Amino acid sequence: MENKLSVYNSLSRKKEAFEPINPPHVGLYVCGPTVYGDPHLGHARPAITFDLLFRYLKHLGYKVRYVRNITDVGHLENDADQGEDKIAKKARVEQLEPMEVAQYYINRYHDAMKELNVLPPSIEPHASGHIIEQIELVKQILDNGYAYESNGSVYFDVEKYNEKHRYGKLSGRVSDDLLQNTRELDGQGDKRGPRDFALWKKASPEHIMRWNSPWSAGFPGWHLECSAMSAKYLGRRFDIHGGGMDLLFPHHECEIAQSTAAQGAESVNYWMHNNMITINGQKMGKSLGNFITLEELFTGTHKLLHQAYSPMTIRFFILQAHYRSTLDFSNEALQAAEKGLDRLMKAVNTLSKIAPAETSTVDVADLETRSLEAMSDDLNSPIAISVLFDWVRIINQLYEGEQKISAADLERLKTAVHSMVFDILGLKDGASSDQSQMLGSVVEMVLQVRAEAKKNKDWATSDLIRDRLAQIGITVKDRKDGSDWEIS
RNA sequence: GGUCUGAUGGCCGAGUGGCUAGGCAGAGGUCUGCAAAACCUCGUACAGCGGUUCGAAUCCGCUUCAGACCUCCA
Repeated sequence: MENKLSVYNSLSRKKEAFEPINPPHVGLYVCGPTVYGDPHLGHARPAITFDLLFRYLKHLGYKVRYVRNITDVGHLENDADQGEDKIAKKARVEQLEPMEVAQYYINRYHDAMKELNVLPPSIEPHASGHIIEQIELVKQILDNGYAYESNGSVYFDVEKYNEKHRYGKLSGRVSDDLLQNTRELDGQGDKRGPRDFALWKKASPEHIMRWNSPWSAGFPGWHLECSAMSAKYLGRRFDIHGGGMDLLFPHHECEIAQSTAAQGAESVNYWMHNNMITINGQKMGKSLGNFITLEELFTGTHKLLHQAYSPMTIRFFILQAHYRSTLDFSNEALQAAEKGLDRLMKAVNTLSKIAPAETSTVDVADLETRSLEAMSDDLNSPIAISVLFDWVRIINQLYEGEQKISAADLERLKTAVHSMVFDILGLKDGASSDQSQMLGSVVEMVLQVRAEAKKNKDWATSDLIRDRLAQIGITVKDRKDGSDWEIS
């Protein structure tokens, strides 16, 4: 079965058939977090989106090298010369070593990603560990005449670049417009053109994160790290570059310019961008102060939250919307996601209780075909999930005996469901430990006693057992023969 | 101001020239000692106004509204 993946390429603004440069290998680079604050709901979106892509590419049989960087240096507060590195600023405020701050938030980020069942990337390079590569890249750009040194800093020469190339091709911006609309910022005196951006910045005396370079003791510009590290680990040309839509301009635009200036050709075949999560219709972001950290979501400790939401609820909530649409946060929407996920997971568990029949009245191929087609259509996880819900109904019908399935088809169904739910969508079930298995045995035993009572029409005992189990959080559901139970 | 998106039933959210998206909530029913769950049935939505078309929520134009980017942001 040929199931060709197509992806929306931000560069061409349309869906394109995905053709890797060197199959079966795929190089994937995604802009990771700047580690100066707790990870919030906004960070979850690209992490989960590109985790989905990573998982699906692997499902299709590709060997993926997934590189997601950590920005622990070089990210300026603003583009003016006075800009102070975000990590350094936080470090001064908290009286810590910059690397101590970075490490703390890296750990926090990793913890949250693990909760969300986001697979670790193949390589997670730190900007601070690739200063040499970044200096080399600046040298190349200088050698090629697309940058100039000015008072210890090095700037990219956009005007020069535009003679042969087009700065703005990704974001669709016309250079003249940019020029007219660039605000007059203080301290731009070192730059020749207002659109020029920093490749290397000379450190001011109080700037504590600094490295020696041919030009000054300083630090690399923000856009440089991704160009340098993607080239190092994925080569001069690679398949997919991802990130949030807000990075499209200027960050990714500058990346294209840098790579093109350094090597004569751009480096990325497919640019993919996830949309934003909004809150009351507005982007959730650090600068707006309306963000909710992942820890607050998991624990319910934020004034906007009516309750705690599990990491899997968050993941499912995000997967229920297409990655290129904005997704609006609300308690109602998250509660709906929580209940929907619960229903899906119950059906997955029900799968193991279905007794096979001689023949099938259901067609498992429908699930396989439709869900995979949806995923191949630019990662349409909402459609894939809607197909799963069609099958939730069928699974329940099978369990109720209203439909029949052969042993072979049942195995195939289990494989298909597990593959989609666990491997591709990356959802996971809460309980599978030894302890929970032991609990299961105990509950089964108690329910046997209750079954005896029911047989004797001893409703008092029967209901007592059910009520007491309910008190400790176990719901009993009677069936024609026997009972089911679940932890509520 | 420039560039670009979007406006879908009570809520979230897919789709896209003619064929049920799905989830949550709601109503009725089946099953059951009762309950819960499950299953079945039900709402006939696509901002407004024009146009193209045999036919438009889907294409085109205009209007209104919202959002993103243009400054750090996922």
